[in-house]
Amino acid sequence: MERNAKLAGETVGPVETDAETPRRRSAGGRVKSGQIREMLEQEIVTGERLAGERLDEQAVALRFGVSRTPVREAINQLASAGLVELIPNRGAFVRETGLAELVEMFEVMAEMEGMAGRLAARRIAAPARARLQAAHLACENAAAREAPDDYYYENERFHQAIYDACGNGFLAAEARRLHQRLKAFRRLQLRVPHRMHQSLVEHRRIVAAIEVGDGATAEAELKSHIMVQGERFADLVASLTPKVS
Amino acid sequence: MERNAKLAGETVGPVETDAETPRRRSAGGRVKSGQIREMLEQEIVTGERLAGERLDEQAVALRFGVSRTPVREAINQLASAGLVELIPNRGAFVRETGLAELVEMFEVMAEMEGMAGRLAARRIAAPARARLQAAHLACENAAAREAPDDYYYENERFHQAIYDACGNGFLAAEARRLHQRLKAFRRLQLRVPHRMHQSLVEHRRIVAAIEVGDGATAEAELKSHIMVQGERFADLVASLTPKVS
DNA sequence: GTCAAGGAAATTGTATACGAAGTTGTGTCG
DNA sequence: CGACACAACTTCGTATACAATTTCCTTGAC
Repeated sequence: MERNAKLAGETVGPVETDAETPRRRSAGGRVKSGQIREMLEQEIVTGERLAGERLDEQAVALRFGVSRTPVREAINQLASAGLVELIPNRGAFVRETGLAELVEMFEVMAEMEGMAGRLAARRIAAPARARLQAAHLACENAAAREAPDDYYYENERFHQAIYDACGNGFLAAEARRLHQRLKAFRRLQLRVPHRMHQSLVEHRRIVAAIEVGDGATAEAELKSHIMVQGERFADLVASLTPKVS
Repeated sequence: MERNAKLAGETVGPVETDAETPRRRSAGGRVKSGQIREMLEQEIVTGERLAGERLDEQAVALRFGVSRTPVREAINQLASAGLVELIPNRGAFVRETGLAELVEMFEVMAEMEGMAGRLAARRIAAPARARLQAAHLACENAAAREAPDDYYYENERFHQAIYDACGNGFLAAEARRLHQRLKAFRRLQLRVPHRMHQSLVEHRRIVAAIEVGDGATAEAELKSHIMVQGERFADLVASLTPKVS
């Protein structure tokens, strides 16, 4: 675990610890509220918790071996993230993130990524450009090694680099938020065949457009890049769950 | 709970929090956590709470006559809304929404509104079209009456109508979130002269573009409409606060 | 037999208490 | 005189207890 986050510097963005948590509940260390949130989030997005199900606070608290207080905090965070609906004096109910809403979220994500790319093409500075090139090179290497897991990780860094390069800290933060929320769903997408190489081709076009300062092309390429992901994911979900509400 | 319309009459300044009589549990209504969040939010955006100031939980709890628990919930919500920064085992510090960040937020807002307009021009259905026309007519009437307060309120409804018409519920929710966050700042803008009539002219162009299904024009007009607001606001703030951090 | 009213059970929301982690001040040693 | 260490205070994070509100079941009346 991270010893401390010394918050060096004035970067205002929340430091998201997106560690792939090995789920160790009641194994020595005490679970923290963040871990509870993450586990509940996983259970919801994987469909382990059915839509409309009520999240009983003390039941969850009992399961994790903690009191109701951290469970409440975790549920509140899930509510503000939009994964559960909070009805006063009634309880927390898991919201079904149906296929339609997922497509909507990808549509918005595409717009924001496109905006970030457009701005980055105009505003990118030398350090950010170096980071973007480095991240892209890492993607190339991962693809050459036929390592989808590595590519997944480096792809994250690639998009983060674009967010950083756009020169709009608020946009970068919002894009990270949405990215984080879609991440759980996108994880299912790893198994789509040939997606990695196709993604890499799109990355090359994006980098090229940013390099020459062509904002319009960067925007269009990034929009398409994200929307394709959304469509692929929609196909995957539709094939997995034949019954759709 | 959104019933109370506190947006109409008041100017920005007076938020009677320090003069708040400590109405303890015997007198009238108990303050709820949502109210605490709202009051703290007001204090922060009005600048009553200086940037970097620490929000002491038990001090706030004492002021509102409640315990630390609802205060914690309120602060957590503010943190997820981005108004305060939460440092583990250190406390909650109010984040300064400096002029630069406000411009960034308006830039994102413009993009989202433009997207909503573009989608609305293609997807708008009859009921939403009727609501949009009604909201626009109300704006026209308010402007004809030279009633800026009424125009402010009807303008809210106008933009809400566009969000509703875009056919993307997630985008509508996100746009509302941003709109809500910028609302407090936008209120300062009422006193800018001639802004109301200029805004109305832009509204007419937006409605016309949506009516004929011209998504590109609707997007461009809405982007410009919001960015102008952001620039006007930046001018206003810059003129009010000559010293910039 | 059905509907309504009232009470009991359950659950959320809030209050208070306690442990943990951090910061600061002071004392001592180099 | 300066630096390091220890202790005490402060404050967050969590646990437990209580109050308020809702829901469901039972009972009584029509």
